[in-house]
Amino acid sequence: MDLKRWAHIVAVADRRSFIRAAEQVHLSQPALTRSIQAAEAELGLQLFDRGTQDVAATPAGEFIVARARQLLFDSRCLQRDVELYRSRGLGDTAFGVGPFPAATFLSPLLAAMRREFPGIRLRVEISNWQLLLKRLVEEDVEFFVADTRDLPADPGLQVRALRHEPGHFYVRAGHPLAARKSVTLPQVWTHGVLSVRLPADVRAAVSRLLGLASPDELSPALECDDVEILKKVTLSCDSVLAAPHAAVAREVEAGTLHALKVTGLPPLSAQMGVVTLRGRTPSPMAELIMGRLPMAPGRAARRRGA
Amino acid sequence: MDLKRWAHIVAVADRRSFIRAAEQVHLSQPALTRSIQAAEAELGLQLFDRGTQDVAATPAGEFIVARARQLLFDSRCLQRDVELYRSRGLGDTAFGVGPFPAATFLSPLLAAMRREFPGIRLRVEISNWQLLLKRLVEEDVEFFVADTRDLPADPGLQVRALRHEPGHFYVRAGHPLAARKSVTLPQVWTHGVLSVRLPADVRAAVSRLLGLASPDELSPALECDDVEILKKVTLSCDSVLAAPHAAVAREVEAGTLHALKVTGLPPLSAQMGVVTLRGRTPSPMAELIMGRLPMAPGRAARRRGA
DNA sequence: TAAAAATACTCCATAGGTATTTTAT
DNA sequence: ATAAAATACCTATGGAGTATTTTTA
Repeated sequence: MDLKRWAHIVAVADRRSFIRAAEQVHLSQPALTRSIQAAEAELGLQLFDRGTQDVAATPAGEFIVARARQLLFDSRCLQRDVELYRSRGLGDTAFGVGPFPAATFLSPLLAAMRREFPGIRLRVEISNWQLLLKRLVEEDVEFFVADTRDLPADPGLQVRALRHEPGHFYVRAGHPLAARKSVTLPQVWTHGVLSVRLPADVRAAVSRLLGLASPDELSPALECDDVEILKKVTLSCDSVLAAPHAAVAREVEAGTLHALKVTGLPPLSAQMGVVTLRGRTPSPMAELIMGRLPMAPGRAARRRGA
Repeated sequence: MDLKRWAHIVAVADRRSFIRAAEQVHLSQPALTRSIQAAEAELGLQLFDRGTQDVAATPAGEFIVARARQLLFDSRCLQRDVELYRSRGLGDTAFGVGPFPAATFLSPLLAAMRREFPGIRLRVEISNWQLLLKRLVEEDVEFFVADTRDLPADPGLQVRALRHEPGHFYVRAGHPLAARKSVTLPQVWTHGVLSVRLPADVRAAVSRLLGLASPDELSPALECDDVEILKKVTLSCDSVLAAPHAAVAREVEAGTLHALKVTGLPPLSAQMGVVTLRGRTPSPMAELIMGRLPMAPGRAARRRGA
């Protein structure tokens, strides 16, 4: 008994006529008659008593029609849910973001999602890339966005680079270094640097410039995965904040934070990327979110080919 | 999307392999592959990511599999309910009985039903045939059992006669008439007769024997549709109970009621019958119950022919 | 006699099988 | 190189149509 059969039975019960039921289910009367006969044979029960002027369900028919109607309703709900899911009106999507993405594009992105797709449920995990990677391979998140420079080169991972986020050192307004045209890196470092966990190549470059024997000797004064906290600390003491510009754009605009011009330092930048498991098809919602991230120019997502 | 398709999807999700899923659903691997491809095309969603060593559901696949699994479960429940209904393990059945049937075979019948078919629900309406007939044509009961001699000859009704129940007049032990070898009908009548509503032909015969001008002059001292009540009244006063033997067999056996031998009275009997709407197929449970009623010899139910 | 359900027959779309190729590890 | 999924190709069953007959009110 497939769903079509059950629908035929319900139609006959509703219309109390094979001819009218047949047109309801877009069938000829003989085809419907045969379908009902087949159903009765398969179920081993007579479902309808046929009169010339009226077709009435037997008690067995009533019993079955009530339940079949529920099943058909559930089936329509499933079809509808699929349609909603496809058009991003329904479903759960989980992804991860590193501290910098969280501080920059996350809140406007989430606000837009809530506005456009109120039916979907989002779960966002904010953490460092090591933990996010673990969450990804456990398939607890569909993708994550983080600085990808330290990410191990795993063929099971697919990394799509996002736009570079230029970074600088920032101090509060009125800071001793704020008035200087330019400062040196050791000057910066003596005030104590605040940052999220730095990528290895940045640590190497900075430690070389500071004349240190090994990058391990380089320690920020405060490492914290929450950029908002780092900003607040920077605003209320003389520490120096290392951050991508996008994370502090508002404060710089408002004049509460000042970018330092550091002599002899190559341009710093955060290298964000979207990390997914290779070969895994994303949900429509994840696809949409990833498509709204600020992609690096010239890079496009590759899809599974035929 | 029919149920088979959904089952294919769930099988692939469960077995994580087209080959293993194919054998689970009794299909060749290519057939299953095509079925899944058709489903993906119809739904407009990729449901599985195929690797050589593993097949994994996409987020869309997970979303759909969870719901499809529920639908398939509901479908199996429906199939199982039908099977139970057919084997009388499930379902509601309503029927009516008149006062005499209620007083005779009803309680052992119901007890047997409760023992043998604990899953079914029964509704029994005890009333006079006029009300039961109304309930029947309104299809609130599937059939009823009552004295059918006064039933109008309606071609829409089908009446199957049950065994005749011989009737007598009964008095309590120690009643003035109890010791007599035989009594006359007027003697009986002067003590006052208790009965359920009498069939017209019985009323006519008795009134003729009493020498009355019309049957309308014949009034039992007490008409009541509950035989148990009539019995209790008979046991505690000098009234005479008119009843079929089966309704008072226990009291006669115990010696608390005595049958009167009335001279010049032809044998009285209750003519019970099963009444159904002609052409209506009974439920399996109703069929079983009707089959257990004490049928008149040589009478068998006719079924709808081809 | 008329209206509706059942039957007779014909057809074809699709689901399924076997053999083979492609793909990915 | 191997194991699994995809494709190609063929077959047959069952679902659906038209024309007709049977039934019953």
